[in-house]
Amino acid sequence: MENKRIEILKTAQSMIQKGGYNSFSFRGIADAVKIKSSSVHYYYKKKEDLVVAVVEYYTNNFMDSLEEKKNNSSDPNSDMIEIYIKVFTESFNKNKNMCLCGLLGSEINYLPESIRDKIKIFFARNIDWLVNVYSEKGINKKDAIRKSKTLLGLLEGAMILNQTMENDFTFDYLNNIPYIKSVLENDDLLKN
Amino acid sequence: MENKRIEILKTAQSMIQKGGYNSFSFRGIADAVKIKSSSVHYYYKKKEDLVVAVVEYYTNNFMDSLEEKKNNSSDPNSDMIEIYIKVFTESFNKNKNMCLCGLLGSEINYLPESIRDKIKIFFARNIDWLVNVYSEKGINKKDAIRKSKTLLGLLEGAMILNQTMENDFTFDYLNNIPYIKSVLENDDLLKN
DNA sequence: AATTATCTATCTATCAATAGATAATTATAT
DNA sequence: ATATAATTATCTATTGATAGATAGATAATT
Repeated sequence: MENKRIEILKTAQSMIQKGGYNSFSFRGIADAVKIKSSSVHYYYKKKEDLVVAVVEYYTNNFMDSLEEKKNNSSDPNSDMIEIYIKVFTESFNKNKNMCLCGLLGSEINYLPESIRDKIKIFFARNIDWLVNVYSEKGINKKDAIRKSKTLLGLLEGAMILNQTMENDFTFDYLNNIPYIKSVLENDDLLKN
Repeated sequence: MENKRIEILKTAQSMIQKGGYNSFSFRGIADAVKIKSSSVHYYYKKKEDLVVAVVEYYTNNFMDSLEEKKNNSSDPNSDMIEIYIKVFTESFNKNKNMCLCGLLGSEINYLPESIRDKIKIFFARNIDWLVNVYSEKGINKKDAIRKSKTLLGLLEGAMILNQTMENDFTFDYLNNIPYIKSVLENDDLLKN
């Protein structure tokens, strides 16, 4: 018996992660959390408001689990990049759900501005977090930004490929963390 | 004055590329191509059938432009990987539309199986094309597959980031072809 | 203690708009 | 005349959204 508002957010998040903004309805959520659709409107007046709240909720949870995994790491020398990749992949492996903001980002041109803004914040906060890690490794700002966005893009794209080609094992590189790390460790060798 | 069937396909493709499967309607397409919605049903009985046709149409056009660019290349030594990246980025830059199958792939768990199958085919044909290129470069099969899927994933993810962060110039690495190439040229240095 | 007022969470009932889809009909063209 | 292309008209289901009512809890006032 959970807080209804949170139940709604969780249900909406999972539904959006399957099919995007238009793949869920107030009634669908109402049925899932066992209230009437008008009661969902009581918590979130418009659909846009609900999705804004979902993206915020998702972003905060995501950043929280980054910090949590960082602090709970038994190995003091554990690599933060590895931790970052793990947060993505473990979440993906758990429920086979695409990253919420990766999905919504792909349909960004269709979404209301208030939602677009929240998705931008998700990506900006991720890049910030990664740039910070790379900077602490002594990498200069420009390179850190490049590496960060490459890693994030690689992960988002990998999830799309992975869930699409689920039966084709040759596509399963999302869980090969040493490989992904090596890509980013050598991405500047040939830069010009 | 074009073939109506093709007009419908083009319109549907562009609408799907903005917001996915649920972001367009028969009436929306009908208005755009100036016929009635029932006439769209004449060409494509169900929405599912229409989207299947759109993905096929998109895939064939994409593979055709790969071959075309390959043959029309003035420089006989031009790198096929560079050509591949260019086909993606030039298409993206032209109309700022996300890759159709990248978008639909992100909502794959929501789509009917017939559509899922066509999206898989798009990715499979892309991987095949790339594996072939890498193989001709003397790279072994296993590494060629790894490089191919990494490149494809990187590009799909890059498009999401790029269209989401459109105003943030620091995210614009999609057009840095030498950089993207360097990532894939060095991805196996640290493999273990 | 009793009353009044307010707030929260929910409901019923309903709206107009839009959705996908179909049948029957008409127009056009080879 | 037959096949193709398009129409009108309509159906049912679903959508997001709103208005109004109700029950219960809490707080403030008498």
